[in-house]
Amino acid sequence: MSESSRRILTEHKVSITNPRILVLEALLEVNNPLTIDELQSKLKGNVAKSTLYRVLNDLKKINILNEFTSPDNSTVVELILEDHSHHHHLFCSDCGEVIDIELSDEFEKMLSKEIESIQKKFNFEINDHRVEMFGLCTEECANCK
Amino acid sequence: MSESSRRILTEHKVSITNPRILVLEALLEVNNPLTIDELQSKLKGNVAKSTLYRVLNDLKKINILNEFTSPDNSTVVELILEDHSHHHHLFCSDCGEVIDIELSDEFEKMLSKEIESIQKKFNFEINDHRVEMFGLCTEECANCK
DNA sequence: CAATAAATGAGAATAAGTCTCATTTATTAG
DNA sequence: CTAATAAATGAGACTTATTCTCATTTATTG
Repeated sequence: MSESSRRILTEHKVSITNPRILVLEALLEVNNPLTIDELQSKLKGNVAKSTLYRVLNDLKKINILNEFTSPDNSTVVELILEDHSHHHHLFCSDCGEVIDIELSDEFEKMLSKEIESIQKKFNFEINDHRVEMFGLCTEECANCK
Repeated sequence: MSESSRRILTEHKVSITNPRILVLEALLEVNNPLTIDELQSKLKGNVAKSTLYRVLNDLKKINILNEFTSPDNSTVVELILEDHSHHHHLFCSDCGEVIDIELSDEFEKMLSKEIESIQKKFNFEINDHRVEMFGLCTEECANCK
């Protein structure tokens, strides 16, 4: 685990420090996006608050961290790993869970076409997009009972 | 202008007050989404900060206000008017502008199908969705020069 | 291994948004 | 139309997420 973290840091030419390793390990350990709160509890006070935010900003700068806001306005982060394919997010408005979802290739192709046409229409250079779905997780969610 | 605002408030059975009218007018006057800052400057200090946030929450409660977060983490609001059809958003990462975009019916239909299938797969009740595009507005943007 | 540069921790500072409470404004019953 | 009641407002205190500062520690490099 520590090995992958070190490798990631080396590959991106940033110095290898303990807080960075700890944060990366925490993010690697789960395969779902995490809120800052969840991340902080996983770190059990081993990384100062200021450092945590700095490390997250560092990871964003080297483009391996995706940050977004959930419908209840908490900040959510997830690593962008090469082997983790293009995906979108599904949010539960009740328990706040965030789930990675993949949509069909057919759909993604069509979306690319839409993006093309919007690009032309507004004279934009579009470099990213998101599809988000909001709802309520029924039954199986322990938090929502 | 004040007339539409009053009508909206009456229709939704909330009392007609000056701050509510002023906020509605400001939002009606533009046809694009506004950041809180932009909204505040349009209001020129005629509505207290606490009241502004309260009014926005009131409008959310009666379901005529859409609130979301731009890539630079500012809160953006826009009125949901009956005559304003289903749309999505395009963000400029440089100047922060937010533009309403409409995607093809064909695309929206396909998206509904994707939503159906995600709903089943994760046992969710999905009640809302968003498509967001991020990029840079080229040329014609005064702010981005 | 020493010198230098970069990163960290602790807590202060900032800023968006909420809350409190005394005052003002809207609504309604008569 | 007016009085009584309920609801909304303004001002500023408060909260909380994030950033900043600066003295100290850690990593890198020669």
